Amino acid sequence: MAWSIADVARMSGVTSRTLRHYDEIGLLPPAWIGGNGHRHYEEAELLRLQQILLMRELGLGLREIGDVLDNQLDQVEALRAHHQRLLTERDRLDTLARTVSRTIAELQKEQDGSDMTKINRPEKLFEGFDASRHESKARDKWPQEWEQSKRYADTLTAEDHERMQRETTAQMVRMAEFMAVDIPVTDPAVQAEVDAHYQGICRFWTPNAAAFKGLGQTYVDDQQWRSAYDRIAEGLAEYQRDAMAAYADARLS
Amino acid sequence: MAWSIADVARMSGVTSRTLRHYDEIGLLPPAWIGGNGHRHYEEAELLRLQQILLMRELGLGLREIGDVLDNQLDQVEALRAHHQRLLTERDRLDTLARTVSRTIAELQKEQDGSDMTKINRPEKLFEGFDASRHESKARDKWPQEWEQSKRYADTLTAEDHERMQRETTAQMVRMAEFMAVDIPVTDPAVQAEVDAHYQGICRFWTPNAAAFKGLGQTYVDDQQWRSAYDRIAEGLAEYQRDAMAAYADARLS
DNA sequence: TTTGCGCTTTCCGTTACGTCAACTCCTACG
DNA sequence: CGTAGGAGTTGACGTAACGGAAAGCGCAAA
Repeated sequence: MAWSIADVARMSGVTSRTLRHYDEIGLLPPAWIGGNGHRHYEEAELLRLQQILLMRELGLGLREIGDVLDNQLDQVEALRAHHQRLLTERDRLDTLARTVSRTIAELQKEQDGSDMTKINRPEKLFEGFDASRHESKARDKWPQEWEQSKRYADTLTAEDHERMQRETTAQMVRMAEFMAVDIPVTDPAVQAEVDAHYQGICRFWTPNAAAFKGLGQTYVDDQQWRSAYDRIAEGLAEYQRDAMAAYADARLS
Repeated sequence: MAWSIADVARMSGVTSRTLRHYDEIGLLPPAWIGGNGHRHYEEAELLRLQQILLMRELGLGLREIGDVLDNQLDQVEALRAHHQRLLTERDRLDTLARTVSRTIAELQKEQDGSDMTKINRPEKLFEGFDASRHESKARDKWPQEWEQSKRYADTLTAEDHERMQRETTAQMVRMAEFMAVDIPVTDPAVQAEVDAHYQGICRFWTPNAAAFKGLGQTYVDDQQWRSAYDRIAEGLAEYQRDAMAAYADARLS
């Protein structure tokens, strides 16, 4: 029982060109070649092709697949190494995406060349931003908590999500308005905003004074948060942090 | 003031070969070419090169960079589109890494061909696995909570992290031992294990009965958790879920 | 004069094939 | 028996962004 190259192509889903390529690089030579030069494959070749396609789908290079198949290298070892490469590359793209995101924000800041404190309206502010917020190293450390947030988030609709994002943005804009007219962070109106913020956080976590201050500092230190605040208005992250610290001192300790 | 190709290479950090390439594809022609064929660059070219390198670092293709620079296309628009591509590719790699991870687990299950319930010892069980636990879509939804876990995680050393992973694994192995000898999930010894698990979770979150059951179900439904449990012993995820449900009924409601 | 540096052009190699182009072989049809 | 068509073949070029090697030219010091 032998099959032609077109048969194999149909059965496996790859093109005949690909099979010829695999022959050319020595990855999958046909069982035998007819007098007219036609390639013929048998079951052994089909099995080998199956292995090849499996590893190919996992993203391994053809060279590496050949090594594993021919030199009897440990497949698990190869996959593990490959897995590591995938993670590295994923993290690289993750970082890159955040850098791009930040660059976009900076370009937009440049564009409107006013030197007074400027408050950006939230129309398109979070487009292409929401998915780039997190770092991959830390997100692997607390699966349980992450699971919980995932489970909670899964109960939300897209509209819910969008609405909450708008709420957050609106809160940031109100703070920016206070800051623009130099209202001190201890002003009751500002503290009322912080209180709303605190209540929002309490939906899934109740920080004490130190923790709440730490969270405020995060808004300044963390590139992603800072970028979000800076897009609303320059210096807003620090203003928010100071307001939160004042709140923590007055109401949480 | 003009500079030779080597001057520009030194100043910019790229190779002269690269500059020649950029000339060849029309991305950065030199200001003028001397009688001996030598390329000479002036300040305008340096500025253009600066732009090119900026966008190149962000991962844009040379073609696209040329389009932006020559046709005055909107840089922000180009970056936004690029950003989207980056996220898509990142997610693809993320998914791929998880698939590879699962495949490794399955290959290892195949390798030891015993048909009785087998408990895998945790020596190398989590190598190359810990960074592939999470899905990117959901992780973008709850920045605050994620921030908190990040802040907590950042206070941990690598040893802390490893120790906690070992603890988790040890807990899973103990559950597997109960399961292997068919101890019912309502057995006090099993429930004691679940209680330890519950206490661990309470370090950052206090689930009620329904939430705790839901978490148990997650261990079964979620590919990543399930894979981790299945690597210890087949069916362990379900056993754990049932034990948690029993615990929730008995102690949390 | 020779050596050597700096520069040039040209070409091959990298991945995993897609896409022609030109050619051969075999079968069916008129 | 000629020919159209289908299935197969090899060969070559293209992809992105250069790296590296080979071979040659102009100029200056030793």
